[in-house]
Amino acid sequence: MAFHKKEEFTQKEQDLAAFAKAMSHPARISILKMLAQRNECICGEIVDVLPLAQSTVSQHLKELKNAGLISGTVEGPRSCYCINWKAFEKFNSEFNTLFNNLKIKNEKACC
Amino acid sequence: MAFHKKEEFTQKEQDLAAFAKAMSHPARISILKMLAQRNECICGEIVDVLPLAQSTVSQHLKELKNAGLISGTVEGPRSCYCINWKAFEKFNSEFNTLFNNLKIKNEKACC
DNA sequence: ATCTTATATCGCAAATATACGATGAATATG
DNA sequence: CATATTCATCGTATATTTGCGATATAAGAT
Repeated sequence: MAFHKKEEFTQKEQDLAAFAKAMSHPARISILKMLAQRNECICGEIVDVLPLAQSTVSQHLKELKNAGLISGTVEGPRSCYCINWKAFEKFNSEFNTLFNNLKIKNEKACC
Repeated sequence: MAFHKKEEFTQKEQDLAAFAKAMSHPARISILKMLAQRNECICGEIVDVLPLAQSTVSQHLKELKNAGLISGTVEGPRSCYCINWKAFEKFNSEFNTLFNNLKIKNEKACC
């Protein structure tokens, strides 16, 4: 009974939360950073850089892919990933709508 | 052995991840939205709006406070919360540095 | 002083996340 | 064909998160 009440919130709230969740681990931030910098797709170089086992990195990549933040294709025996910029655009616009627009009006804090 | 390897990443990566984590639940997004819209501090109105028990809401508020996204003060028997805009500014600038600046250069996707 | 109201905290149960090693699948390379 | 390489997935252990009810706390009202 009564766990996982996420579906009781609006779709936008859930989407924003899902995006944030995908970024809620330093390893995944680090992966995104690498992909953003190199543009060209990368595979197991990520494993070499991160202080994590290969299987763990693979799991993080899967989560990012499921959340839609990256896309990946198989290239023979290796896998190639890159950032899905559209998802970042969407997040940015929703984030700004929610917070940054309001910020301008309500700069004065109360507590 | 070998859980919680978060401290092996850079401080910026950890900070960004911590901010994202604070926003990684629709209830907390919803709370932040309310606080952003009303500017003026709010207390247990949040409990009335959210589909969650009072103790659960209190816990979410505590997490947001610990992450530095909101600040709260006790006002007699009630508590008053509001958004910490500075934290959002910091997140926004780090997020943009990491992703949006690079986006302009590397619009062409590879996979 | 007692009662009410508003909120925080504690203790618990269930779900989810994090991490690893082992194994599997698929393609190269010898 | 046998073997190595690259990566995904499975199984498992532990940690963390989410949620609730019960209880504690603290100020205001009666």
